[in-house]
Amino acid sequence: MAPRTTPSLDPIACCPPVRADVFDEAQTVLLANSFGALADPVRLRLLNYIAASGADEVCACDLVEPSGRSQPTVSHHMRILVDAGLVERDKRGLWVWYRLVPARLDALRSVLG
Amino acid sequence: MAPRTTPSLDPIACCPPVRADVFDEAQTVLLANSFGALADPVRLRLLNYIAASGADEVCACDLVEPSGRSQPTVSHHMRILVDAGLVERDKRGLWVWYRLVPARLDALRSVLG
DNA sequence: TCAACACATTGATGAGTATCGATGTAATCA
DNA sequence: TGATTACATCGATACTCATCAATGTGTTGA
Repeated sequence: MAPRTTPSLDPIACCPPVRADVFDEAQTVLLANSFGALADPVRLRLLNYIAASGADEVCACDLVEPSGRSQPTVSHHMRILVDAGLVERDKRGLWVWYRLVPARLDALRSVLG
Repeated sequence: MAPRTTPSLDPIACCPPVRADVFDEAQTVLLANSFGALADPVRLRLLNYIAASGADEVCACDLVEPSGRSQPTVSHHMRILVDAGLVERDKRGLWVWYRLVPARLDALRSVLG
């Protein structure tokens, strides 16, 4: 199985704006993957829920009910967000805590600029 | 078949930043669809190619070869970009011309802010 | 009216993905 | 050690999607 790491290319430094520069192939695939992580309503809701919580971190146990999906499905989606580098995962004791990676969101933002 | 129109919700006015406000269901689905249009390397390349061309418009006939895909596949991807509101389509004579919709890119950008 | 052209649509196929029940794993506590 | 808890993984299913050859559509020009 694929290791649960962020992509080997630096997702923050990799990509110039789509409207200005010419992408190389690696940049394009990496970016498509990143936007793919945002291309699901459940994942957008999860991101939005963490961001709007006001807290720096949100427990995984608090994501299942508002998402309206099963616990395995939420786990699946959070993994995709973590793999895309949009969210960080921190296990402490029995619980897993997630927090946004603002730099990654900023990087995607700048690609559209 | 679904009509080839932009979504009924105004994609520009619809969505507050993901990191600040709480999305409603319609916003979430619309945004996921928009990011989905960006979640393919071929479509990112097509967008990037139009933007980097320096011209305001690009002929569909000039998109097939650099994309490395067949003409029907390019037509398929351009349709997805048009449906997402990221690109406008203008048929003049035998040729079809595409141009970016900067306001739509800006809107998606602001969602990540 | 007809031939040629540019692009769209169809139809089929293979790959990817969202989903959940069942089960596995690891941490905590008694 | 054993029970409990929180989360991940597995396995299966249904669905979406990227792709292209073949064909359709509409426009131009002869």
